[in-house]
Amino acid sequence: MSSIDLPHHHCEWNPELNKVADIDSFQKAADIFRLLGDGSRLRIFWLLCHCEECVINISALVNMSSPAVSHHLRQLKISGLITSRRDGKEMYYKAADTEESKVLHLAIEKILEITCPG
Amino acid sequence: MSSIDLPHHHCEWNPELNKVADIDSFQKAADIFRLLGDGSRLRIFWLLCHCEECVINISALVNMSSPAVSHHLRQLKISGLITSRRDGKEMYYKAADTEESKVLHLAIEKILEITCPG
DNA sequence: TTAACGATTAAATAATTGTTTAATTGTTCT
DNA sequence: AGAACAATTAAACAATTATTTAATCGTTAA
Repeated sequence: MSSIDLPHHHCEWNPELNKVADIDSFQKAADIFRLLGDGSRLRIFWLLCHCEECVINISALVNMSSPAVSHHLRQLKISGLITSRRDGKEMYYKAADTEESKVLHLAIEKILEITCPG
Repeated sequence: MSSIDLPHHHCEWNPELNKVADIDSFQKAADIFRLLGDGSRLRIFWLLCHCEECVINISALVNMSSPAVSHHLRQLKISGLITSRRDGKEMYYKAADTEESKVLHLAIEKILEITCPG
């Protein structure tokens, strides 16, 4: 990785920071955070970090239509943040048991505490 | 906070989860995560977690126009994630020294490691 | 094999958002 | 004061995205 040439020079440049040029890596990370950037989807994911629920119940809990919820679940599923299983007529969703999912859950809890104390 | 009535009953309901109905709290948190949901803005914030830089340098580093960078900086500033100071003609930006900012920085580093190992 | 229920898909709409271009503001130096 | 540089703002455009409505698919039970 070659060093970046800057118009101005205020301080010594840390070569570690050259990875800011690695657009793809940051885009992948941004795609994950984008999922949490919608209030409805954040509530759904947070909920599924705490329990396994079927679509109808999720819809009732977040007060949204089934198609809307399904749409959000699809995105969370594709990204690997949640998993699903069928039991009879119902599809049950829950947070995936992955590092990624845990990191985000922790971050959500902390941000909720900071921005909405009490 | 009253309990939520669910269409289906698969398991005992944890009353802690009733706060999923608190739309405002989650919206505030989502507004924070939304800022990290754009690749350009994520790179800018990550950069400012590691160093203090002026707009021209930030523009050069993320390979974007000054107005575009300024636009992103504004959003990050309004949300309290970054701070700025003027020194002569230049405006210097860096990550704010807050819990919120640190939590997000940590989450970013972890997600980057998980999604882009090596 | 229907009828009923749960879930998903598709098309359409509405709203949000990122980027560009051009103009403007603020600061420094001659 | 004027010129040069840094940064922001405004308007316009392009692109993405969330939600709704209606239709479809899958499963279960009568």
